[in-house]
Amino acid sequence: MKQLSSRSKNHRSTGRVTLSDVASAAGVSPSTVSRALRGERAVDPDLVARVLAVSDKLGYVPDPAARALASQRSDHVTILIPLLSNTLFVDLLEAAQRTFRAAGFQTLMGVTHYNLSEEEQLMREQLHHRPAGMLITGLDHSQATQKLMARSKVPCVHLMDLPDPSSSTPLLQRALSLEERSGPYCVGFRQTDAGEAMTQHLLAKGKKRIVFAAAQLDPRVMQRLVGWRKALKQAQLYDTHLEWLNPAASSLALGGQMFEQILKQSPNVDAIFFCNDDLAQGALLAAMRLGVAVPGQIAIAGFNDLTGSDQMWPPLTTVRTPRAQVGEAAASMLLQLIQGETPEVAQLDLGFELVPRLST
Amino acid sequence: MKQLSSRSKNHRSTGRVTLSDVASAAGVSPSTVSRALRGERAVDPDLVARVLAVSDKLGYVPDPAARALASQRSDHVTILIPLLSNTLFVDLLEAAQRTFRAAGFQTLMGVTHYNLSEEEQLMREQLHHRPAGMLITGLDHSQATQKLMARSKVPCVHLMDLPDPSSSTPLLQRALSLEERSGPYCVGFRQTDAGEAMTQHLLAKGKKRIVFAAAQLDPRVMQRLVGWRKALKQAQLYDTHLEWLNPAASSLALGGQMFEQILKQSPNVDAIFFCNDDLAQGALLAAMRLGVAVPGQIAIAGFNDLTGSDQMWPPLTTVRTPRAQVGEAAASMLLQLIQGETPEVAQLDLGFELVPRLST
DNA sequence: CTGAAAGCGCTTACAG
DNA sequence: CTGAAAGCGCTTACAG
Repeated sequence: MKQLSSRSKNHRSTGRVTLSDVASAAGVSPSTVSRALRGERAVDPDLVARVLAVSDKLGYVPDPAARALASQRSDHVTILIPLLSNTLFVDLLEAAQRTFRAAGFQTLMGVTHYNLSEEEQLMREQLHHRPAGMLITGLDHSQATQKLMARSKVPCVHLMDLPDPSSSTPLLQRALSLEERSGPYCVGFRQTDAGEAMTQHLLAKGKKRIVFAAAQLDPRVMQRLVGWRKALKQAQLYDTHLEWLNPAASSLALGGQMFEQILKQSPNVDAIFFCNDDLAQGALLAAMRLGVAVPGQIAIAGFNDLTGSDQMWPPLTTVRTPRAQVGEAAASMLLQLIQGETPEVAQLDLGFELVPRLST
Repeated sequence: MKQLSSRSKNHRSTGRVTLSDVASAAGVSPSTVSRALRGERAVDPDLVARVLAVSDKLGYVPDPAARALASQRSDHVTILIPLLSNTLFVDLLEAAQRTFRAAGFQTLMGVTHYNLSEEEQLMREQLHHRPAGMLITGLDHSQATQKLMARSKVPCVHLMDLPDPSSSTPLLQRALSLEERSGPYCVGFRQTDAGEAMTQHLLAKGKKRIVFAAAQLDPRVMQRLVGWRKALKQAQLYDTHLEWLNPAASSLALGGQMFEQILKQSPNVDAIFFCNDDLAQGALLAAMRLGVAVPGQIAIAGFNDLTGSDQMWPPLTTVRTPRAQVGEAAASMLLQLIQGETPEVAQLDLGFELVPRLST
């Protein structure tokens, strides 16, 4: 039995199997072990094999802290989401986390509560940890946050939103990175188009007084509002009083309340497009309680196709959004950026799907 | 202007403000800065003040990797949960994460999918990162996982379950830690009692044929089953055919299916106690679809008081479980253990609350 | 392709 | 109470 590296003189031995242990057991230098283990080329294949075998036998596990300190790059990645109480973001988190883990990265999560200064604070904290990369929800951030991101040089991909196509800078200077040429990296879909599509669906069903009922009012909700306005104006059916915007947090209970209020104040409304399924589900349950016929008296539509929407009675018409795919694709894109590769496109549009069910 | 530490000779300068920068600017040694910043006593208060001021002015931020490497203790903590698709665990995660962040710890999350070997693998991965502590769902783990935990000496608190009181070792040897004396640290409530309490409620409502309908069948679900059995046997109303155990994942849709099946096969059932609210909500929606009167023809009860249960029609009778409190209390207990303190009790019972609503 | 050496930015015995 | 020095376990120019 070969003795492990003699560290008897050290006054702070940790008992851990180290790189040097592997090196001496394999009869090569630590540098070579380091290179072999990380799959750096320019190492003799035979040596690589030997090192791998020895490392395996000794049960060597690299110390992430030491690696991070020496290389100035960590093996963790941060994801910033607004809330954990909206399953939308949990799905995003789940998919991203799975993708990162498969690539050997640890996921750190931050919850911003839709608060730009909380987001800024989280960004600051996270940056101190030198994440290898960053996923962040939306394109709306404080000046300071954006400055922090830019200065840190940490690659970043935005989730669930795409920049307005009209505002893209058309100048194609070379020597600019893809991001500089075509704007921030992001994976999402066109919220405005989705809002418009649902409204067109309701119009096609012959609805004339279509309310847009929203809560939370984050930038993506407001884009759906824009799509709804566009469709209604085009149909000459737009009316300010059809906008019900409530800044409170979105929930089933709030959906029920809004439904009752809308019915009371505007009895001639024949459809409500809720900006999120939880509101719409709450409305459906309230309709049941109140004995209001859906879609007979009033049609109800939602957004996101969350859990349970297909189980409601009547089943909820909604827009299915590709949350898991966004999480996975964004994580993959970030992984590319971390490895110094250039993604095919800076903005990835994953689309959406109108799901007509019985509630409209 | 005093020059920052002359690192011109270094061949790998990172531009970061380091401890030495603060030290030379404050005119003390790095050791002193280190001690002052960490609030170690045995540092002159005046010096502490000076160091703090200088550190602040230079915008010094300690490098977590360097700190972890030198001290062999990281500033992150791991939480292992079965799923992200059950809001129960999301609530747990949210509360724990918030508590840890307030104490300056980063939360790393692992999803086991109710799979003991996945859990083991995650445990292995996480331990390589030397977490300061660990939160883990339940008390059921593979032998290997338990061995890993024990050997690692990483403090650990279990969530949502408590050991069987009868099996506690009564021998009170001194020189044993609290954990050794009274079993693993955990924060939860008595699942068996909760199952029994709900069954008693249904019995009190005059129900005679009370089904226990469950999915997922994790250990905590099985404990609720035990409580249900106990109550029924005591009332001389127990019958094997009243047990509907489905190993599939819990969901609204499955609840609807189970409800239909139960009605078809056992039309004389007068109550169903579902092991989780998502199943019960699905059953309520199915009842509505099928025109079955609840609770007139059949009573329906759930468990956990998840989002939406109070919004259903009829509102769902359920057991409110203290998930957020469990997450927070467990995190606090773990924080104590990390600081080398001994918690008041090793097993913290946070109780539960029966919430009777109109569905029973 | 390989190795010796320096360095990453901290903490912590040890000595005073 | 304070400091000089060694060390944590890696990576990476640099030289060969």
